[in-house]
Amino acid sequence: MAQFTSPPNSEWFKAQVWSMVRQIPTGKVATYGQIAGYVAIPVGVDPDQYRAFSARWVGGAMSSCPADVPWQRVINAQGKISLPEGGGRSIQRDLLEAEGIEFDSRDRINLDRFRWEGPTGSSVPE
DNA sequence: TCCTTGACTCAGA
DNA sequence: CTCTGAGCCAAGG
Repeated sequence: MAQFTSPPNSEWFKAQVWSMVRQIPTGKVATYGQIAGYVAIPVGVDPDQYRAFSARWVGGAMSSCPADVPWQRVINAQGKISLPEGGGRSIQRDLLEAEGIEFDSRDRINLDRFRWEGPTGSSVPE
């Protein structure tokens, strides 16, 4: 498996991610890659490399996010929870369902209905 | 100081 | 739908 990559300035990057995640409204979700696409690319990082690893950087940032960050609203590109069984997977699902988000029979969220469209003033993805 | 360990995504079979 | 490989670095014990 491909190992891992970390942003040059993880502290700053994490701050960007947390700031972005805090803007996700209740009842909406965003994917790691989506969040990564909204935050600024760190200086010195090639766009191609950023595309390949930014999603993991977001994941890494979420692994140690402040209590005021709605981490449960960040899921993977498949519309599913990335956490392992013992890592809070059921907790995340419970929190999301409490916000009105629905899971299908395959534990997947319909991103077509619940995806956050992005920060205020951003163009809507299609 | 060495070694382990990470909330991802996309494309192809 | 499920599974595999590629992408390739830093912090903590």
